[in-house]
Amino acid sequence: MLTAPDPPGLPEEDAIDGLRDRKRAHSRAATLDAALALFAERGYDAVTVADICAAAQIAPRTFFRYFPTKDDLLTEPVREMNEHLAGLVAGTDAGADDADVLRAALRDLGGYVLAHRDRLTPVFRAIGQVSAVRSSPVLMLSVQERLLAERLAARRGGPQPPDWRTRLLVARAVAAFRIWLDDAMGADRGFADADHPDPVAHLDEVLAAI
Amino acid sequence: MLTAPDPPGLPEEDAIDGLRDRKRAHSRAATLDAALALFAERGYDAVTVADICAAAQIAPRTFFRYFPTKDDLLTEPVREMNEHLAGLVAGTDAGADDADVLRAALRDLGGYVLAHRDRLTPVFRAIGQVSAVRSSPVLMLSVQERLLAERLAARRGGPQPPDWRTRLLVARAVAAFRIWLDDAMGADRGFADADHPDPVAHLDEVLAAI
DNA sequence: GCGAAAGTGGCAGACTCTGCCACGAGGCAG
DNA sequence: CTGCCTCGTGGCAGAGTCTGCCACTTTCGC
Repeated sequence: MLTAPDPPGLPEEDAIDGLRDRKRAHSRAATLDAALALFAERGYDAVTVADICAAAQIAPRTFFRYFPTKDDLLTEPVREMNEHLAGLVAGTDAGADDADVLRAALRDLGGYVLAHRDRLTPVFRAIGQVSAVRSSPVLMLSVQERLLAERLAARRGGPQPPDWRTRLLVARAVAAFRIWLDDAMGADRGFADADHPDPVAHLDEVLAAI
Repeated sequence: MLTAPDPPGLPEEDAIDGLRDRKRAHSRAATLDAALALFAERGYDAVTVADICAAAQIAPRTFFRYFPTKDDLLTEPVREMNEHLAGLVAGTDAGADDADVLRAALRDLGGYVLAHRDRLTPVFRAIGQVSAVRSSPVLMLSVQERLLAERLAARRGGPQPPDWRTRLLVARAVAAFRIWLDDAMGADRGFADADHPDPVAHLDEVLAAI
């Protein structure tokens, strides 16, 4: 009600979008950050949407405009990761071998995960706490497989939808990446598994088996 | 309230378990069947727990004693399938090669799926309708991978938990099976894909690529 | 048969999610 | 600068899932 006492977070980042859009994006990001912080602190199920709204200073009704479901708070970072991967594959030339393209892309994705570990770790940890079956964004990688196969086939002018050999190759590559991800971020242990002190070397090792 | 007018479904199947257990099992199975029938008819989201309870003649409170969540109605048949698979692997001798064991087990599992298609088809169809991310029992195969790898390693006295090579082999095998499953039961098409008129031959083809 | 144990149903309540409407602030002519 | 006009927001009511609690009935072990 007062005439905007102190807006310290949004000075004039980029005047490209309107003020309204920037406010919205800022509020949305703040909500996600607040939620992830609460999840890391108390666990996914122990945090209600009302709690998140209180921390982010928005109304529950507004929350569900930003995120269709509470689960989307967890899937969002994973989805960002998937999009990063899809972008890596799409940018390659048509002549390259599928397996090589996948290997390189997944190796890069490993770097992405390590770079964003602060953001991803609480997510994967929360996923482990959730009742196991319902909403498994990690496995959502498998959903991503179809898109990945399509990009891969399109890249070299292959058939659409992709034949099963292409899809199988993608599934095998993603499976390898998932194996590494389990070792690196899975369950209770954070990074730096005892058997594999160097995550990057371990990723190379796993991907070489494709 | 009347003194049990007509119990046509439970004559005296096997006196091995108590009457109570049989009643319970019968009621539970009837609830699951009623639910799957309703899902096939109207779609997963359009059917409420109250609807299922009315069809199965139980109270909503009782429903949640049988099935912790509504989603479990879908995961149950998939879980049965997973257990069948685990049993197939556990029964092999220690000398056999891991890849051969997996190939044979998954080939057998394909027969299981085809034999139970009446039960599984509405399930997979319903899964496709559910909002894509939340609760994906098909992908639950991936959760099964860890158990499968443990059985496989235990079978030949390997390390526990299994090393990443064993887990990768399992993941690749399951991925191949999933590719076939998508072709066979995926999305809207039932069995008998246009490109692969014979499901069994297609399964052999995919599994040979392991 | 009889007490103990277990299954069942009803009730109230928490939580997620949605449709609806009113309010106010940013955007866009004129 | 002024007046709309769109759009984001919040409040409210309601459906649907899921849980804790208690009373009632049925079954089991002695």
